[in-house]
Amino acid sequence: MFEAELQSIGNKIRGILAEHNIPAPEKVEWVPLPFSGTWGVATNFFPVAAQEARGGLLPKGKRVPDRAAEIAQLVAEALPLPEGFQKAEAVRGYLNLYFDPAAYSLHVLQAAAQQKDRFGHLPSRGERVMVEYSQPNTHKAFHVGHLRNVILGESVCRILEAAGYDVVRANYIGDIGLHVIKWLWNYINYHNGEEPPAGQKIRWMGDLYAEAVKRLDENPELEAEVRALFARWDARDPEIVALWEKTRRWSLEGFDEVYRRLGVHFDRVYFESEVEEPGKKLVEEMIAKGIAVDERPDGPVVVRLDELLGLEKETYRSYVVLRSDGTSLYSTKDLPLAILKFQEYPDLARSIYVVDVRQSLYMKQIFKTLELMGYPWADKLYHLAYEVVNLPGNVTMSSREGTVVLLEDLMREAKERARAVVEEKNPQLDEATKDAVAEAVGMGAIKYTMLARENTKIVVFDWERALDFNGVAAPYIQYAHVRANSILRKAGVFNPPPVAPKHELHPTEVELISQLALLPDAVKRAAEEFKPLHISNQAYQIAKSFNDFYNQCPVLNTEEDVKAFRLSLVLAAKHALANALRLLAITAPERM
RNA sequence: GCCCCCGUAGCUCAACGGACAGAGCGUCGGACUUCUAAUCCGAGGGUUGCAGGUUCGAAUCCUGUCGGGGGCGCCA
Repeated sequence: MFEAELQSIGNKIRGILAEHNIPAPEKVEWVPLPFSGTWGVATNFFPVAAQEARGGLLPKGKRVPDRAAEIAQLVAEALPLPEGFQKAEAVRGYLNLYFDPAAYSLHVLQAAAQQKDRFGHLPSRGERVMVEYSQPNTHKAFHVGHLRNVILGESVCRILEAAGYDVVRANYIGDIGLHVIKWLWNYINYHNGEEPPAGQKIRWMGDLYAEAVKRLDENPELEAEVRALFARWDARDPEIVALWEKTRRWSLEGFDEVYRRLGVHFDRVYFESEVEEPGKKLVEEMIAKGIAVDERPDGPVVVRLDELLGLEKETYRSYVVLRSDGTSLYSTKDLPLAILKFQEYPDLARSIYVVDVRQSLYMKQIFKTLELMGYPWADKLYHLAYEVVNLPGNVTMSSREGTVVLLEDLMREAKERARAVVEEKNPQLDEATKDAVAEAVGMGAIKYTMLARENTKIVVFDWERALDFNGVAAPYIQYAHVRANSILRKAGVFNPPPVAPKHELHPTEVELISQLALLPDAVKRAAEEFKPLHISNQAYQIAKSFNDFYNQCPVLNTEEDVKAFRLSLVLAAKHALANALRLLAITAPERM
């Protein structure tokens, strides 16, 4: 808001400072006024005063804060009040500029009315980025730990789009590897011919995997059978390949259901199986180039990064790119995948990997290796790390151990609880609407708890907390949206035109408008830092302001002029709430 | 041994180096003949783990330290 005006005012301030032989800053920085119930922008003169002090320009005994207050006072008096502002005042070293309420509120309301479902968004940047996320393994469970990845990745994609990027959503599915071979071994020997029960695909696949691990743990001598099976896979034994294709499809169908329910889709789905052979070829090249060292048959193929870089201190260490028996590893496939991405999308400004923080070293190793191999885009790779989801008592969710909360169980429970609340709060809704509301509220609550938290903080999964619909949570924001919608519906106008207020604004109106105006900043920061947290915070602030406004300012039952203004304010709030929720991949219901 | 993350109210978490460190939950007390009370208002709650440093100014940056978690050659 008012970017150009603020820059012009900044220049005037620099002029005033120069006239008084006060060192002027390169650029005058503005922040929103921190006082609620009023609005405007502020800058301070502490750096200027400190600069004077360093230059020995301050009279002896004069302290920096006092001098800053003096300068602020001087500027406040000398500055001609620009168009669109109501007053300027100097307070303890700060210069506060208050927006003219009528002009400013009209400005915000017009922006919302014009931009609608793009309100809060930023102009196009003409840059393409890829975000790889989800990365589920077939033949394994899909649990709440994986949910954080999907939700975070999807939200980051939406935020980047809102910030003006062209986003390619990529998934990378682990459809081959030791875990798959173990599963197949268990299936062939103990479950041959069985099929997953309808609607239970993921659970059944996960159970069989946990069972396979248990069997092998109890009878380590059976590992030989698994290795033999891996060899048959490597030789592309048709029987094994056919079984792999069939069982893999069960998992993929299960994933599709999950993604549909989460509102997630992908533009490009990569499979580990499609980069396995290219990976093995690449390893041969790396050996030929001297990047990888072949210790076979007594050892694996390794990349000794610290050695290659001449680093004394342990930094990148070394990692294995191919097993001693020639079978592939995760790393065997990640290298060609990165290359393939840039072959398919040569114009990527960034290739982002949403991968949990425990793989930070591994990610650095992959990125560094690609740099050493001379790929010019290696510096565009970025690891977006997030912390894990644990169970109470610091228990890691593990498909191997079977210590997981399955996503389907969480979603079912969330919806059931939400459904019970709908029945209680709004029994007159029809069945279809109740169901839709339960879905939106239940899923929203789950997503919000995952997103309204620093990426670097561990989430401890707790049923009660994950499904708490009160306080700072998605339903609070959804409810504000519903209230806004309800007012517009009752008024019978869905696109009230923006108007300037003719009345003295109520403090809650002022606060709401201020919060609406902060949405673009939140989008900008969230995109720069890959942090949906900034959006969830702002969404909550807007909802809170709206609820305050709702409680204190009648809209329908008031004078015509006031009503016209408030209706357009309600519409702006509705757009802002819906847009913020959309960036979190949370549905904004029309009623609940 | 080397590296990364976390430490803020009883609990879960916010806070762009900037004005008085804020929310929710929980506790106690209030507000529905008025647009949906899944809401709102009030009270109470803090040596931002600790010690130094940088800065006009530090929860935020730096160093050290304590506590918790994680990673470090054939899992992904």
